Amino acid sequence: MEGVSARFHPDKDDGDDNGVPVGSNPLEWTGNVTVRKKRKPYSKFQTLELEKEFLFNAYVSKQKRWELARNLNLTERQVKIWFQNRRMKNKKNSQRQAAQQAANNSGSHAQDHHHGHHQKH
Amino acid sequence: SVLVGLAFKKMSRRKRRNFSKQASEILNEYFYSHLSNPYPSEEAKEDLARKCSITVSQVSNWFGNKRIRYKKNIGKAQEEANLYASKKAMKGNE
DNA sequence: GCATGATAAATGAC
DNA sequence: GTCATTTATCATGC
Repeated sequence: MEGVSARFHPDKDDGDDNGVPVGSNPLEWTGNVTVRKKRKPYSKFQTLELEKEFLFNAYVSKQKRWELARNLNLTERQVKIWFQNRRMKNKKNSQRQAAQQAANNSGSHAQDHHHGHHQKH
Repeated sequence: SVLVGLAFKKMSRRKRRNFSKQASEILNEYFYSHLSNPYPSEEAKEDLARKCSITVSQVSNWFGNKRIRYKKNIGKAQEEANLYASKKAMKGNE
């Protein structure tokens, strides 16, 4: 049941203005609680299977989505959203790497860092 | 056409370092001086990030955490923080 | 022991 | 579809 309708738009009033003229609302943004499902972390198995599929292709077909949802006891909506969030995560990581490399090239360089983090599965 | 970010995945170590005292000061000042609409624009985020010596993502994280944690406290020591920054927020007036 | 920053599910705007 | 966000959870600092 996610048919609960609610809306909020933080008002893109940017810049530095904020006077909020006339009898404006004090803390309007605080009162806007959309009824949403409680965030429930996925199991290791669920995450691993999703990641495995993500390696093949970042975009999952309807058919695949249905299969994954069934095998992992998730809704198709959850699978869809998982891939969306995963693409965003991937993009963010890519940008972070690029930023760090750029910092190494035009920055004050020198010294390479050793992370030396070993990982065991 | 070109893909890059797809060969690594072992970086997830969630390390965390507290922001500098002055960085938190800057962020809090902005937050409480825009309490009616604590949603900085992308431009404002970049500006804050520059002043605080952090990334825009970190600024977004900070405001996200600040908003939700402020809501959960309305009617507490938050009021006191409100007063504190409200005064400082006053641009060169009087 | 909580405060705090970052990340993982989930929603909504566009 | 992307993407800013809300919310809970996680990991760490002190």
